[in-house]
Amino acid sequence: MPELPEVETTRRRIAPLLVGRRIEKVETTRPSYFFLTPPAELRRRLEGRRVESLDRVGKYLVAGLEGGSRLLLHLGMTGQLFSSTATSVRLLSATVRASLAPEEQRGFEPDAHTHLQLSLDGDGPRVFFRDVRKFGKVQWLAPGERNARLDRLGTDALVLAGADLFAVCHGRKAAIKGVLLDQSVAAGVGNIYADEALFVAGVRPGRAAGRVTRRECEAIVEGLQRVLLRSIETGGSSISDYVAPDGSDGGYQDERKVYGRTGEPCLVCGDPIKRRIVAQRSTHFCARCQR
DNA sequence: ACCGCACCCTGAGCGC
DNA sequence: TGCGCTCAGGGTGCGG
Repeated sequence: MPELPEVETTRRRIAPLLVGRRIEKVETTRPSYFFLTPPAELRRRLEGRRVESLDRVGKYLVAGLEGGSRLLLHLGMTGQLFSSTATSVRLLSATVRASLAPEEQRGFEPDAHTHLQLSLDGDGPRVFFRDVRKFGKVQWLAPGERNARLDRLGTDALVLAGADLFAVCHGRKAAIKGVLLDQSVAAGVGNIYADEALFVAGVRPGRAAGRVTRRECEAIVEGLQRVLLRSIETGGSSISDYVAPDGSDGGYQDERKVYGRTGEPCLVCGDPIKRRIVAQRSTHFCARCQR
């Protein structure tokens, strides 16, 4: 699931293919929940425009276009933004994978889940946006147009201060994990890194936010930023669907301490990692190391 | 103001 | 073999 490190890795590696290029052709799938801007309008708005910049805002990618308009992209749960030259088994369904010999699994062909195909000027590859579950989003914004989704976002998780988290937690009965997942508090945090940060800080995910001390909030933010930065260094986590724009896997899944390690020994104390639902999300923690 | 929950979507995995 | 069920969860919006 793409969170801040996966989105940042995607941004860094797809930017060279997009920035400075003119979008010559846009191909889409049929109108759906995925398209906040209808496909026909999207094609009309994008074709002929040059991409001037690509920024990350929380888990959103924002492409600045010639003339001041913007293209908003969100990878949702299963979104994949990649080069047309990328190959990865993660870009194929299990059925398709099984029907192909390994040597045939090269050269991605756009399928029914490839909702956006951008052809650019120059001789570079095309850029594909594929999303099986369509929780991802694409939206075109007119010059100067405000966007509620972006406006709602809080401080980027990489620059959040412990004191700010502590202030937000005051008096709240909801689980601390839920507060971390709230994009209006710390933009970019998702399920994996919330669990990892709380483990590093030694705080139980289900504890009421109002009962987390200032010192613990500082430890959570410090741990969160260490984990996020390390994940960016290793190219993000490839657990189910995430692939980098060149088709390569990330490396952080090998450094996880708790997420998805249910029943395996805690790397600090050896007790089995527990799994509970907290804040409506699957949550992993060590009951001995986290209080 | 805050909180829990339903919903959007599809594929994998599992039990029968 | 195949059907039906459950689960995965980012984000939005609603009701209490």
